[in-house]
Amino acid sequence: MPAESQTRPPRADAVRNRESLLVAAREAFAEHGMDVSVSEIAQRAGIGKGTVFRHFATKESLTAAIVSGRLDELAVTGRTLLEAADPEAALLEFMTAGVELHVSDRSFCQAATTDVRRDPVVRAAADRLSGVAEALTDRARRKGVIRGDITGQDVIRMLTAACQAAAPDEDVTGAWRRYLHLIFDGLRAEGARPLPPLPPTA
Amino acid sequence: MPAESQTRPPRADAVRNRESLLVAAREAFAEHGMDVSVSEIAQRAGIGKGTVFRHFATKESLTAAIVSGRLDELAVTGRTLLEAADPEAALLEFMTAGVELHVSDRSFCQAATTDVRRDPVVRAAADRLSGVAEALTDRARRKGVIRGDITGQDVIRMLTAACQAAAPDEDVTGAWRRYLHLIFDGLRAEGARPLPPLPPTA
DNA sequence: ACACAAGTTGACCATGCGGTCCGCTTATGC
DNA sequence: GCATAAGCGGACCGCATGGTCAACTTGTGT
Repeated sequence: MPAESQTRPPRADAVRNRESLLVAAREAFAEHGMDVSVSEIAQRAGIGKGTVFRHFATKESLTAAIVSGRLDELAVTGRTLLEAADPEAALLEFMTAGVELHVSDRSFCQAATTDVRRDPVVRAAADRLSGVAEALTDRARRKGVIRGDITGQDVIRMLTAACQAAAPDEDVTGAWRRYLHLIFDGLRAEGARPLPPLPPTA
Repeated sequence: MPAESQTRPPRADAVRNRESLLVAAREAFAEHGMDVSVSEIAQRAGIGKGTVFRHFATKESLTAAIVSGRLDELAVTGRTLLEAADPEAALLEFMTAGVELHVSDRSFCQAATTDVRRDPVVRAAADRLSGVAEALTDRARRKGVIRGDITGQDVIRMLTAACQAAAPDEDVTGAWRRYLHLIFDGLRAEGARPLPPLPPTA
């Protein structure tokens, strides 16, 4: 059998542990931000600290895995939204989902300020997401409802902007909807004013 | 002399040291974010670590002092902008100054995500700033150039939003101007759509 | 049933942090 | 000048963290 896999498949309990670890990490990060200790995550997952480092050589790579996972989640919902009938509504819904993600996950807000984004894994996920955003924007733009000088990158940026405005503090009241709408209005074609062009390097 | 100050005035060198400390802290925070060590700041200021803690009992209070200082800077420029002829331009310029502040200071971006904002000193400065923003917004709104349902709080929020969008990474190219304009367009009266109301608690 | 490798674990280590303390220096008032 | 207390500094402490390791457990193929 020439096409045989060289390495044995991972043990069953290892797979289980990995899963609990990922779940625990996702929860812990969401609740307390990216600076929860590895020990705490391990405890939460019901496994030893050593096991964590067996699955992820470093804490950085763990966080990278979680963050990139979140990005991919959003990319997936974005991709399904590409099938939606109304491009404008779809774009708004996409952005809404993005902000919701940020609001429900403290670590995700911090991620924007941190070096995690340098990580190749995260970079890749971000690029995938960018592609989806670009497609969604394209559709809306083609329909003329969105100003012509807006890129997918812009949409992503404005999305993170909206959730920043959403007051990451005790405000669970959903004030972010207000700001998202405000920003979304700025994206609309009607009443648009010319935008300063992006500097050459970008 | 009944109105005499109870405590002796601080020593001259103490004043000097305090000043270097503040300058060093401001620079260090701006460059490396809020997690620079106290020792590093002390070294940078050319004083001992103990001296830092003499002036500020805790690191938290140091950061609070710096952050509130920055907020006050912005409040000052805002106040002078109140005298400007064109309310719209004034508002835009105010927001521009705010974003510029964020972009030039890594710690300031992080501050939005952290607990520093709970600190009473910071709270007070933020309130002062809020007042100025409210006044500036009022003027612009009264002239009808800004949509009617916008508050000063909104302006502040959108300001921090803009600088979040400004890609706090290596991007020194000033792409944030683009996003600020985009957001500012969303604040304009023309083409505005009704905003979802703020939840009751806010 | 067995042997063995894959996997687990928690004690352990090095490091870096915020914060303390006490002996020393120095500005200040007379 | 001198006495005095305000100010200074850096060795030091306790603590938490990311990461390692060697002894032990357990799933798996035969």
